[in-house]
Parts: sequence; C-alpha cells; structure tokens
Amino acid sequence: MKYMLNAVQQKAVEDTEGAVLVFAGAGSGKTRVLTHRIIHLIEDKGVPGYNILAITFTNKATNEMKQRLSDMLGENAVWVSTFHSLCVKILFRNAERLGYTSGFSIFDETATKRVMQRVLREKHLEDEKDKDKYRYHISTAKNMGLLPDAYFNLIRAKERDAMLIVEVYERYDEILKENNAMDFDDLLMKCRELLSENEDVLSYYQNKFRYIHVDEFQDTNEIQFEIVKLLSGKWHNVFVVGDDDQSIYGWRGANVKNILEFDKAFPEVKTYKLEQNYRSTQQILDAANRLIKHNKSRSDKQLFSDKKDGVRVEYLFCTNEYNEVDNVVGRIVALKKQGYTNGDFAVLVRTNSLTRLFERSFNSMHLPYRIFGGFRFFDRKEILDVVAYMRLIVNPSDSEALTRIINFPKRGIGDTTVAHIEQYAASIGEPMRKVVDEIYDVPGLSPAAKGKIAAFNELIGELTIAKGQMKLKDFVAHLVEKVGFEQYYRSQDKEEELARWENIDEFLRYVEETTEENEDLDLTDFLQTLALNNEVESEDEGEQVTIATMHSAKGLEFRVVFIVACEEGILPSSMSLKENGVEEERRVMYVAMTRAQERLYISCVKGVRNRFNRQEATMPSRFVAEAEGEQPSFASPKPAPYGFGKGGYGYGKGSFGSRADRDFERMDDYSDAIPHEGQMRIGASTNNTTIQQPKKVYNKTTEGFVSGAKVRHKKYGVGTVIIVSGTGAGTTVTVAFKDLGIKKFALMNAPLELI
DNA sequence: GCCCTCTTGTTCGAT
DNA sequence: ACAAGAGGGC
Repeated sequence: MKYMLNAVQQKAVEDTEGAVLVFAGAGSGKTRVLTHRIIHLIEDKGVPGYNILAITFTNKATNEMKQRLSDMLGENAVWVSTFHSLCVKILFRNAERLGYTSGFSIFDETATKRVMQRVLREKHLEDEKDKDKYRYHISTAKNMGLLPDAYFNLIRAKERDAMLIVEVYERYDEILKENNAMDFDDLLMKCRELLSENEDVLSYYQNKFRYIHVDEFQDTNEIQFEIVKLLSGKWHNVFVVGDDDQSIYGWRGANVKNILEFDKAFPEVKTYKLEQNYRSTQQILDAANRLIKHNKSRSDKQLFSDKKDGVRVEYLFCTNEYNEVDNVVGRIVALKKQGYTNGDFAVLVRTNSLTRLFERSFNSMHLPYRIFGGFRFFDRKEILDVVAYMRLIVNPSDSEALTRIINFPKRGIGDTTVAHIEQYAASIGEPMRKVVDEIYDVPGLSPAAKGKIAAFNELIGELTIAKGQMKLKDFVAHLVEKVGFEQYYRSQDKEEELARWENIDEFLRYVEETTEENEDLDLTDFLQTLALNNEVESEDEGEQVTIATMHSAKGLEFRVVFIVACEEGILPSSMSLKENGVEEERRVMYVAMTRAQERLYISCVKGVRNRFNRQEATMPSRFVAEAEGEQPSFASPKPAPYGFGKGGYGYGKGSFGSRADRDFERMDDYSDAIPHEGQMRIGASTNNTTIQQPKKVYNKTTEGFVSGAKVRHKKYGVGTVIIVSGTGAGTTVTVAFKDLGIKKFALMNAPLELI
C-alpha cells in the first residue's frame, strides 16, 4: 500500500544515488518520503534491507519508522535506530579496541550526577553552588568532540575557572573509564573515535551501509555528522532530510550549519524543497509563518496548504494555572461532543514540570492520557536500584552501581565504611567490587563491618552464578527476591513505599514482556536497551490524550493541539534569554504550532502561576502576539528586563497594566470564537470545567498579591503575604503580621492594600 | 559508626 | 514538591 507522492517527493524518492538533501517543511511528508525511498530501494532496485541504514533522533521516531516499514514490507532487515543506539551497537562489538570491555555500563543522568558529586568531593568543591555547571561544560565539550586540552583552549579566554573546569572534566572521564562506563555523550564521541582509528571496523560498516538516511538532519551535531561522513565514505549514498526552522537542539550541540552547508561536505549534492504542507489548515500555517518570520537567521520559505476552510487559531488568556487547565479540559470535553476522540488531542508544554497539573486534572476527569517526555518509569529510584544490581553483575568495574546498592536495602554498612572501601580501591587501582570480594585483606575496618560486607559480597556472588544458569526473566525475578525488595518495602507499611514495590513488580512484568518478544535476550543487551529506552510504560488502553513536551512532540501530529503556558520566562524560557537563544525558543514554538492539523489553541496565564511552590506573576509570551500578527510591544533586541530568576521578579502594580488590560478585553472577544455556533459555553455543561468569565474586578484585586508581597491591613497594619490560594473571587491570602501572628483573609472582602 | 527526621535548595529541553 | 544535607539519638 503506497500513498500518493507529489512531484517533488517522487523525484527525491527516485534519486537514490549519491548525496541528496531534502529541505522538508513541517508536515510536508518527510517521513513518507523517507519510508518510500527505502521501499523503492528494496522493491524496485533490489537492494537488500541489511544494506540500508536509517537514523532518527528519538526512539519514538525509530519505532514509527520501523512500524511503517513492516506495514509495507513485512519482515525486513533495514537497520533503523537512533544515533545513540547505533553507536552503542557498534561500540559493544568493538569495545576492546577502545580499552573497554563489552558489557560496559551506560551512565544515565542519575549516575553521572553521582560521579560528578564524587569528583567535586575529591576536589573539595562541595560548596560550589552551581554543580550542574561542570556537567554542562563536559557535555558541551563532548558534543563538540573536544577532549579536555582542546576544550581548555576554547574556553580559557572567557571562563575564569577554565583550568578547574577542565580538571573536573579529566577526573570525571577518568572515573568513567575506571567504571568501564560511558555517558550518553561518550557513546557518540567514542564511536567516532573507533571508526576513525580502526580501518577494518570502519570498512566493515562502510560496506554494510550502502544507503544511509538521516532524519531531522538539522538536529545533528558535529560528531553525528562526522559519523555519517565516515560511514558513507565508501558508497557516498547519503539521504538527509531536515528543516532549519525546526532546529531545536542547539543546546545539545546541534549545528544548523550541517544542513545549511551540507554541500561543503558533499559538493555533488542534489537538493529538493518540500513546501506543501499536508497536515495543517492554512489558518494554522499562517499563524506559524507569522511567528517564524521574526527569526533573522533562516532560509526563507513559506508553507502552504490546500486546506483553506479551517477555523481560526484561538488564544486563551487565563487567570491562573488551574483556570488554564479547566479551559483546556473544557474544550476537550466540548470537542468530544463534536466527534473528536481522546487520541485527537495533545497538550504541549515547554517543561516537564508543567505536565503535573494536567495529569491531576485528567485523572480526576477520568480522561485517559499518556505522557511523552517527562520522567521515565526507569528513572524511579526503586527501578534504578534493581538495575544497579544488574549492572554490577554484568560489569564488576561499575563502582557507581556498587555504591548505590551496597547499603540498599539497609545492611548496616554506613557512608564511612563505603568511603573507606572507595579510597582503598583507588589506592590499589582496582574496582570496589574486587575490594569487596577480598574484604578480609583490607586494613582499617572493624570485624563487624567486614562481616556485613562479606554478606553483601556473598549475595552478589550468588546472583552472578544464578545469572549464568537462568533465563533473563527468571534471573531478574530471582534477584528481586534474593535482595529482598518486597520485604523491605512492605515492612514499611506506608502507601508510598508500597507504591515503590508495585513499580518493581511492574518492572518484572516489563522484563517478562520484553523477553517474550526476544527469547534469548541476554542481560547485557537488556541493560543496553534499557539505558536508551525512553518509552514510558503505558498499557495502551486505546484512545488517550497526549501530554508531551514540545521537544518530544516533534514529528508527531494531532487534530487538536493546545500549547499551554505560553508565558515570558517559560516560552521563551528565562534560561534562553541570556544565551541569546530566543530564536531557538521561537522555533520550539513553531514546532509546537505545526503539530496541529485542524485546531490550535495557544494559551497563557496572565496573572499568577505557582512555580517551585511559590507564586510568580506571569505575562503572555511575546510569541503569542507574534503569532497573532501584532507587533509585540515588548520584544526588543535587548535582553528583556524581566525573567524568572531566583526569587522571581516583581510584578509591579500596573507596570504592564495597559497591556494586561488589553489582553483581558481580547479574551472577551475570543470567548465567542469557540467553534461551531455556541456548541460550547463551557461551564454550564461540566461541573469541573468552567471557562473563565473575565471579571475585571477581582482580577484587578488579586494582581500583585503574591507571596512575599508587603501589604497593609486596615486593622492589623503591615504584614507579609505568605500563602495565596484559591482562584478568582475565591482567592484567600495568608498574611503574617509582625506582632499579631498569622491571619487568613478572603481577598475580595479584606481591607488589604499592597504597599 | 549508623539510622532517623527535619530542613533546605532546586528544576529548560533528550539520548 | 523531592532529594540531599544536617543534626540528634542509639
């Protein structure tokens, strides 16, 4: 079953030899072109599937591509994977060449943080406020392919403590090496190293991959591009698709130049441009085009659509985050009455933390949902613990895993003892596992401590033997049982602890399922997939509303899209403002908008939002005005004077007053723009979902009442607001008065004024 | 030396 | 709100 292709798409599909670059605007059928080309290669050109490689960026994209290919081809040997898992597979087969053993550990964020902690402890930098700074630097360096020395040369001029940063980098890498472990960035860097320094390995893969495809090429960084160049070195058949307007991974080292200057690496490249959009209505595209035009650095293009009869994009201005959630839920409920189903909806957020409110509300409304991005099931503490046992057994050098579990569940082995073992291990240049194994030779530990460690050692020894004798799923169950997780969590008799046990139980089921699909999956392979698996456990209960971060929504499409929390400081993120990254933020918004097929809602809170358990004033994102087509009143080339920083910013009374008023009037306008003649005036129909009827009275009154604000009470005098709760007319504030203590007021009635 | 509880700062995005 | 650190009890 082949779909129709337009003339340009068809040409790109049939242009199979040499380098081909396809500029593919959002929704222009990029994936379709990719899959058709692969099918064309196999069915019409007789290329064996195992000679074809397709690289994507996310697991989701990989799965989708695999699905499409097997739908159309049935069983096939096409190698589809993300850059990272491609590299892992190549590395596992050739780890010895780089001085690692196969079965090396892949350190996720949690593990690398622990390593960093150790480095900082060693270097007496515990008091350093900005601990993430070092990890950030290391990642940046690795994404550019720079070893410590080279990175030092790059930053010595602009970083005061460049020397220190590089020392931390060196030590961090040293520890990873000692652990026989790589972090995510290493996977790419070491793979390139392997390929460029081992002629035979390189030529094996060069021969194998006669046709190479790269999706989302605008998101590749230097190293990824170099890997592509290396792999294609023999046949030069490289087919890349991308869209510079959708480049949203600059922070991960992605280099738009890779796509814009592709012809420098492949001078004979043939280029195609796909500008017809098959996804969205013209109304949605108009708004997206209006927005993205504000970016200076981009190759000009204009998406167009045949779907001219859409409805207008709606802008929702909400008073607070609960009101925003209600607005979204209300519209979902109403649209479902018009025939939309749960699977048609997506709520797109800029940050993971914003998903919680929607989860809670969807739960209470019994609206099934799934989450993309956000916290992985496998990142839960209890799962990481189980996995750490597995890691230690596969890779005895993994001291990070060992320290994680040596005293969990509690065995009476304290920090001091662990630190002693760590130091001793370092002094003799052996992994901690080895020291634990020979604990009676270690000086300076009490017999009691040695006994406890010996017991732990025996456990690990027993599990190591069991691993060799059992099938993977039995082994994991055995491990969980032997270690005593169930007993530990059940004995606590707390709901929270019980939930942790249930998660482990679910993990066991996951192992069972995975091994069912692949009978002789071994522990090493399993750990490898786990490390890169982003899939959140979901028991596909049919139709679900999608909640996703804007980044993870890339490549997806939905009939109805809600872009929420479009506020200055969130989108664009305050972090991006300093780094001059507003253009990338605008592209994030652009990606989000172009996910929508039929209906697009852009919503923001103009008022107060809870962040980090404190109240912060919010104002609509400049992007809202840009998409609407107005000249934004506050988007200046200078860095914006506000931003969410430590302590938030003061939303001075009336400082943005005139604009705020205008937005509010506008909201009245749009509340009439709800699709299809008065089908929904939400609020009447559903108990929990009321669309905010703007009442300027209390809006004016709640404005500025944020925690920390100084107020004067007619009777009690001056105090400080500590808690603001409720919404609109029901808002209550709790105020601490210097002498009279803490009082709670209904804001509407209380004689309070801001000072 | 180890365990338990209370306080504290912390969160952009993904593999 | 959640995990790491501090501090007191055993």
